[in-house]
Amino acid sequence: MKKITVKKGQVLQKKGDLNTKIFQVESGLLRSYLIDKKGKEHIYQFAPEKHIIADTTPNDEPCVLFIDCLEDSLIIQIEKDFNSLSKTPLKLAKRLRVLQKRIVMLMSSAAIERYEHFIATYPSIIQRVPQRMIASYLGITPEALSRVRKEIFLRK
Amino acid sequence: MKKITVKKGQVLQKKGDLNTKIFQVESGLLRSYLIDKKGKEHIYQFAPEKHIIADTTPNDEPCVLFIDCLEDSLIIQIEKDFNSLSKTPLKLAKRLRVLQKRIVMLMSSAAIERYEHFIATYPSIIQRVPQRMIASYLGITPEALSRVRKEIFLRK
DNA sequence: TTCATTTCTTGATGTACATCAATGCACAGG
DNA sequence: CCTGTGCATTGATGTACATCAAGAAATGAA
Repeated sequence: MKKITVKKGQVLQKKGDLNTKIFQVESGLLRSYLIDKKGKEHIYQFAPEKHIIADTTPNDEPCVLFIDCLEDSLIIQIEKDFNSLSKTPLKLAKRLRVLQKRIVMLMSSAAIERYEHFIATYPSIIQRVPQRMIASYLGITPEALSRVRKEIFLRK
Repeated sequence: MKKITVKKGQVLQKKGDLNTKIFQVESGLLRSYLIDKKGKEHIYQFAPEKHIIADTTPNDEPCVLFIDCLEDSLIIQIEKDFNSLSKTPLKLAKRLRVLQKRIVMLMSSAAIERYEHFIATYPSIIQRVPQRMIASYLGITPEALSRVRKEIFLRK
């Protein structure tokens, strides 16, 4: 467990890495993402201050997510030993809740609702990342998000 | 923490319930699912022997998932006190991995790949539930799954 | 067995979102 | 200042999957 400062753009973890860490963000903003077989990027998670971000693949298997840094950040690196994890069950429980919500959204909502849920849940992140990344997080294209936003705007 | 026997079809948890439990399946088969605003059912999880199933909503908020019983089952009911949870960090870690995989699949794969991943991961469940439930788990309609299966069959 | 119910399949059509391509815009570096 | 590079928007078209409807096959109860 150690503190690290990382610069915007810096890569903390690449797909295929072994023995990946858990990162706790003190300040700044990280993200994890995957690349599908068409070469398309899908953001799995944004992690602003106080959030944790990690790939849950076991240490001896190649991980599937990339993690990089969207703003200069200060982070704490924690070994992905799930015993040390048991010291922070609250954080874990919160992560589980976020994942459940995410799956519920992906399965049962149209793009526009997923976006509305996102802005309600992470209002601050909207100003901090380009729209194309939010689209990627939502599982849609930047064009689709642009049209969703237009529709919301017209509705008012 | 107590043992219960439940009959096929029995409902263990309804959307909106408070203070929901964690269920550990000793034998049989449970599932959790959600109903979207069009009234459509989406299976969130299958839980055969040795698996745990729960809604991760905090105890004082209405839960979002239904849980019911697909085969006569013997289950252990555990209080959703996340401290007691910390005694089973391995199970938790496994759940996190499953959820990550699920999201990765939903975001980056076409229906046919999601199905192939499902049969590779849960070969035994295929024989135990109707196809329409597998479709629901995959986030597609039964018709779409039927066509996916046809295509896989023709490819051989 | 028969009948009812549920499940699976197939076809025709609809739709949300993707893809592709072009244009406009802002900002950073020369 | 100009110029490149990344981002957002818009339009035209494509496609994966949904929806609707009908029939066939399997399942289960009497």
